[in-house]
Amino acid sequence: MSDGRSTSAYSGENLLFLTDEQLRQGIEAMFFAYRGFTADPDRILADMAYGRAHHRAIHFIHRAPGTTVNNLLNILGVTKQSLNRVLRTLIAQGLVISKVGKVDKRERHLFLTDEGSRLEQTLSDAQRARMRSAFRDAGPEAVAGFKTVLEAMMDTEMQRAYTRLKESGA
Amino acid sequence: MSDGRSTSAYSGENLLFLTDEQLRQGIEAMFFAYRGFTADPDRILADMAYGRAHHRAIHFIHRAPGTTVNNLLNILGVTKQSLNRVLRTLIAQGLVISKVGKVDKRERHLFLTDEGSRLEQTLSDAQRARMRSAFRDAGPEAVAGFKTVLEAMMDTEMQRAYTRLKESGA
DNA sequence: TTGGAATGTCAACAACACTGACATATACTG
DNA sequence: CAGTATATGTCAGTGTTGTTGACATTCCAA
Repeated sequence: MSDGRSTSAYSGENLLFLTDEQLRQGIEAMFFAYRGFTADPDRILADMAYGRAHHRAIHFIHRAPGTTVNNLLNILGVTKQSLNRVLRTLIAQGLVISKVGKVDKRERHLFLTDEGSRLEQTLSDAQRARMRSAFRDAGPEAVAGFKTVLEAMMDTEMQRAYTRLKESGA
Repeated sequence: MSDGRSTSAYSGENLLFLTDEQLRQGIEAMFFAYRGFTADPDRILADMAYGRAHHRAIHFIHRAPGTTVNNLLNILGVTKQSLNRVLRTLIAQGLVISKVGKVDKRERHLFLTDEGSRLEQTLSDAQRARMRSAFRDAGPEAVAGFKTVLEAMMDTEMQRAYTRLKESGA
């Protein structure tokens, strides 16, 4: 399982990219890169009364306007209590509005207000700028590989959520 | 900056991989993948009195035995108070030992005990298993691209830290 | 009408980060 | 040697984000 050449039993092709050392590099790359990934929006949010959890909620409401609380819950993978605390402040501050469902009145459909959209733009722009710079430096083939590996790293349910979002996009 | 085809001004080559939609996919892929990335060790740690912060400290002490507190501080990017809280419990529980520096007696050099190494193994095995599976599914070219993009996404200081660790490895 | 699903709320708590202030030991520098 | 800087540790307070558990409300469906 962790003998430095754990997969050399697989014969034939060159599997040196699966050595424990290579995997460890991947692990550390994820750690350091995720820090960079969140750094810019975090800096912006630090001055406000919001945090990363607010950013995530805003992002996915922007991505799927009219989404229900339950749907958002599944995507974000937190408890309803945790999400509710975030939504409550966003609604109170006028960044998000919650509309009672027409078909099913138990459901609440979430939308960004104009102000909410503005904040979403600001945060997304910062995050996209870094992503764009990284993508451009790395090139299209690297980007394709990047997405392939990330997708394979997700839990199956999250893979489905990701694919659904991807296909709903442009 | 966010007009859906923000980079189409770059002439010549095909830059469709830099559209806002592609960047958004990258952002969401990072979000979902990072959840998967931490899920397995988190599950193991949940039963113990430790959390993700302990995992990170243990990982980097294992990776660079004898590292100083200050060095670890820079790698982890947290305050000394935050790290100290973690180290205190790890030392108290006998997973980590702290040795006064021989050259500079102000410094403390950190090492894993046998028990600390065992926990590190358990956590690493879980995380590596997922990474290995993702790498294998994606293939060597995708893995190379994955690392290239992640490296480009890091802050410059973290890039240096990452490279230093990478080169100190096998 | 009863059961269950979706939602919201309250309370308590834990992990993990932060700031600010201060203490101690050691090392360097003029 | 005196003064300053560095490395580490600690205490106290605070904020964000997550958790469980309990309970109420609303509404759909059998």
